[in-house]
Amino acid sequence: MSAKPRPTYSAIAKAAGVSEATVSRVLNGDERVNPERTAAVMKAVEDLGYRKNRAATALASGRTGLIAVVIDDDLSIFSDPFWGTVTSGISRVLMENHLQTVLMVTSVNNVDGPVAHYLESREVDGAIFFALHKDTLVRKLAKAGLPIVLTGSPHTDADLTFVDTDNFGGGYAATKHLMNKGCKKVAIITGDIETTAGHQRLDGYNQVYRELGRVPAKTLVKQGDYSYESGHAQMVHLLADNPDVDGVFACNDLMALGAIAAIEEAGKSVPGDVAVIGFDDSLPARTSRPQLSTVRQDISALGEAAAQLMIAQLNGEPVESRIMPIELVLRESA
Amino acid sequence: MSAKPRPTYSAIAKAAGVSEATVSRVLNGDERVNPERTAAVMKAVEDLGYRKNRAATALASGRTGLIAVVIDDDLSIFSDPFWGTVTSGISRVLMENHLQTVLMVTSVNNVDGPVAHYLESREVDGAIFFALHKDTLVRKLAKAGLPIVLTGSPHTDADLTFVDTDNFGGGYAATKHLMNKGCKKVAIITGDIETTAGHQRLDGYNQVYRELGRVPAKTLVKQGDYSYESGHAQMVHLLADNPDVDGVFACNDLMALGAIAAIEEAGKSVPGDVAVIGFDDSLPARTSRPQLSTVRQDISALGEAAAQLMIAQLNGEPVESRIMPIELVLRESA
DNA sequence: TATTATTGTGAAATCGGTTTCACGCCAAAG
DNA sequence: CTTTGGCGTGAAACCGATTTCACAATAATA
Repeated sequence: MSAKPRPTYSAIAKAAGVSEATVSRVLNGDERVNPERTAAVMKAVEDLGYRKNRAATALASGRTGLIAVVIDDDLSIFSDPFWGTVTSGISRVLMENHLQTVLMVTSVNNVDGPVAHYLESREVDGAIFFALHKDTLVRKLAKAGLPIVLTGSPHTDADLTFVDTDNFGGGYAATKHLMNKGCKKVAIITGDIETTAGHQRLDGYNQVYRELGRVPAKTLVKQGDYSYESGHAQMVHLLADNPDVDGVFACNDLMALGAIAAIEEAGKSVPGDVAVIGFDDSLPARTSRPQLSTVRQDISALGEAAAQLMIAQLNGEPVESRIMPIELVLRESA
Repeated sequence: MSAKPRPTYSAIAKAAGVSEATVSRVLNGDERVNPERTAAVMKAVEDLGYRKNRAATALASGRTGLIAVVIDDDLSIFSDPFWGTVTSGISRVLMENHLQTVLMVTSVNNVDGPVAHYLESREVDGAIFFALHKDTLVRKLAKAGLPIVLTGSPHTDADLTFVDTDNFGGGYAATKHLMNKGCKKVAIITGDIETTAGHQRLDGYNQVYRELGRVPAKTLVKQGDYSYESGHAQMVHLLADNPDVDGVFACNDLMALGAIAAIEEAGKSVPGDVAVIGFDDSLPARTSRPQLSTVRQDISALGEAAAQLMIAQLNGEPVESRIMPIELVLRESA
């Protein structure tokens, strides 16, 4: 009935007739161990059902096998499946590489908070941050040598490694489609302009106008905050300023839905009178009526890419930030 | 420029003029240390900016300070913000108690997979599982002495600790409301009946009929799978079997939206001809038109409760499973 | 053949805390 | 006045791996 203690290096060494040092070498893939001994160790490991003790490994090697995923609790984790999907992609890839994901949901801005301390004390081997407003802490940590990957472009030009959706391309594609479809007056309801993602989508929109040698009227650019309500409100303003607006690119699906509600309340039809395109291809985009045309990003892939960049950094390989492609999904609204 | 090494017990002991053993006692709240020495140690800790090394602590004490949150990748993590919210609640509470959340997204059914091994090797102090179909692994781990909390009721009567939404109460409240509103023929579109949550909601529905001395016709009970599409499809069947159905309780919002679409396609109105109630109070419930009446659960609180139960277990306190209350949110659809 | 590299291996130190154990001290009990 | 008991304390063992270092044995060089 006595729970037999888990085997340790000592047991393996004894069983295989080698020293603990050799066991360590074998288990860490040191090439220059005699093949026979290697085999003996492997067999002993197999027979005894040996597994390394993470804590001991961590203490001796300094590597914890943990990667932090830090999510700003400002983010609408609560209503947005986006982050869950990214995280899930990250976790899958890390796991395949024998790393675990430590989730931290907190206020990231605090350069001196518990998260900062936790990360500084090297209780993790690296950290993946989700889009943030201020990257002071991140830059501090990076300077201290902690491997870091951002999801979402950093504000500053600091050479931080990041993965991001092609926001510019998405804004461009959506706007271009509306133009191609014959819209004369295409408006935009932006998200939080403070974020680079928000800015880049706007840039994409502007670029289409630029290529046509036109400049969008100031009243065609309205600033929302990614909420349904703001989409609705800005659309009301839009219709007031421009009764003849016939296309709207909303910087996320939620605002697009809000906008559609406002348009229909104004007695107009979508896409008959006004065509609307959103961004994200979130669930409501598919279930709403009319079904929403939108810009899809492969969110899982975003997370996977982030994890891969982290792993590359840990291996000391050169890393290059990645921009993930988008895809225009056309449904009923445009 | 040399990065000064982090202080260790040795440094603290020297600075405070005590032994390392005493430092340990102070830092672990051992009462019977002379107050003066305690103060001296505290001061040294403060002065030197000391922080414990997690790996060393884990190795020596056997406690890792990590709690696993295991999510079955069958779950619709990808489209459902539910789990993200629960997780975020868990993480917050754990963090306040100096524990970290290790996220594992995998196939939980595998009793011999990497997750199983990971948990068995005690690389975490406890594990919180999200609703699962088979609890074989969980029971095995529990028997092995790993502190465990489930979110969602377990299938078997095994005395596993869990937190769950009041699914029965939710089903009851929704159905009751429809009846009170004057509906004569109230149908239900169930979720996955295999899950206890799905079953309990159905039980709540049946209970209302029972109390009225009635029994719902078999054709009023349709089985969906929580998807929009299944809600739509089952509603079509429902209308075919029962043209006079005037109330529908769909076991989640998504199916409710699918049902509403089907009803309107059939030329009927919501809630005029058929009243509809969903479950979850998810985002689309608020943004759809007509806005969906639904059963709200405090999802964050669910996660927080799970974390609290885990902490209680770790402290050796007696724990009791918890059923979290629901709230009926009435909007336009019923 | 003598000498220097090279290679594989094990003993032992190390990582940074926790915990056991024995000792010295002082108050209560005999 | 001695004995027993309890309490605070430090020395040292311990947790389970990794890594340095020294030392053979072998191969390469002169």
